[in-house]
Amino acid sequence: MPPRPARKALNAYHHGDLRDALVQAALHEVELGGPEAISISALAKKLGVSQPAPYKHFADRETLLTAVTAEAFRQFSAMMRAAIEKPSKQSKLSRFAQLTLDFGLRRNGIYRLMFASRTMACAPKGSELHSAAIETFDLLVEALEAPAVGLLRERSALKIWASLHGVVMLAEQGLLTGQLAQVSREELVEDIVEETKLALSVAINGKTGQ
Amino acid sequence: MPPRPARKALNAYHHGDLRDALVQAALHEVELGGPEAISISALAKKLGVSQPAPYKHFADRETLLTAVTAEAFRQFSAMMRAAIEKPSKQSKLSRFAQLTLDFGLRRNGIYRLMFASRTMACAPKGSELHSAAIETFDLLVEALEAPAVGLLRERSALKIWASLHGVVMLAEQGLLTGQLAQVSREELVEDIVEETKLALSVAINGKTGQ
DNA sequence: CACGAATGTAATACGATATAACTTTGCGGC
DNA sequence: GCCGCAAAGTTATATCGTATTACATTCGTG
Repeated sequence: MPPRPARKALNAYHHGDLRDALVQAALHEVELGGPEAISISALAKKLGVSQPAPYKHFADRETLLTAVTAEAFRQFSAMMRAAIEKPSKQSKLSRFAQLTLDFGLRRNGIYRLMFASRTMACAPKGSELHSAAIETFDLLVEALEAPAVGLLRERSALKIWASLHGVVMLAEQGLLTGQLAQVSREELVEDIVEETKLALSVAINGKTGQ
Repeated sequence: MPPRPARKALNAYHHGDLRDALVQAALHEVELGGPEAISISALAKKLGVSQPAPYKHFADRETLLTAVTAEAFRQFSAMMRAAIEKPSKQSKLSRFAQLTLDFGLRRNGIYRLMFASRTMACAPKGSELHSAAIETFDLLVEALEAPAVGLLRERSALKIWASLHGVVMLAEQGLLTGQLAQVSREELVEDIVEETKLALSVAINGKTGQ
């Protein structure tokens, strides 16, 4: 899909690029208040257009949410791609994992939109949204740099993504209590990364050790 | 907190136990459509009371959601408690894990309310809701039957819960694609359980093997 | 430069949240 | 027993967000 030409404001009557402005403004709202914080009329007011104007670009609130979610995935993917391609002494997997945790906590509203909303659960296979999500998963598989292929590799990726996902949620909900509260999130993530590598190594070699 | 006496319908004017009826009806709605499906006025209509009647029991929609979430945690805990106490040839951990996955997929709306909603993220420490969630986590720690104590045990519990959580979410969102689609969810869960045991055993003994 | 498509506006219907003012009933003290 | 207050309902109403309809303006292309 070729990106829409970013037309500039044409005059007082036409906004010029309302569609994109809506998505960006909505993303900003979601970051603070989560998916339920999006209000069509509030966005219209903020952008200085009439209340029904957004409906020229999105059939309803749901459709806007879908577009916002897809954009969130694109931004997330771009960030991850940059992170794993930049040379570093950390492993690609570590960087991916730490960045995911960081993103999940700092921009939790957006994270919830991407990984815990009904919007995603309803996205049909093959949709723009579903594809964007799959692409993100592929990035993780790539970051794994696993000495395995096929199912084994995908299983490892699944497990690490699932774990990261869970840590983000549990941390956000204040469920890291007891002695866990003493451990830094970074350490927990490294723990998960190491555990994944260990399990993979055992699965391949049948015993512990690199 | 002593459970409210379940007063019966007193007459035509007073419902008798509207508060509890609201929570139960709301739980039913959430099961189908997720947290956003709850509508005060729709619930009132369904229960045959006037639209503002619910506000005698809950200050606002948010407060109702909180109560519903707490009730969901209580039901979840009760289910888990029953499952891990019943003798079985499966390990307690396996039963806990499989039941969690099952619950997360079958009753996904409620699951999202419990583990992925803003309601939880906003629950202050020490609140009824937060306590109910902690209690559920404690059940998992108990189900672990780990030959470890303290931090190590809590870390294992965290990792397995996080993983389960992630699998539920990813599965629900149709992100188990590629070769992963061929693997049964039950198998993925067993995989996670085994991996957790392995890591724990390595952490304790410094090498592989039960 | 004319005309259709795209994109905006104003007016309006509708449904949900929430509050205010009033009514009915339960119940505890006398 | 009954009096009075608190609990739990009611109707009426304000406000807000979504969404549609009909109309206005501008873009861009033949």
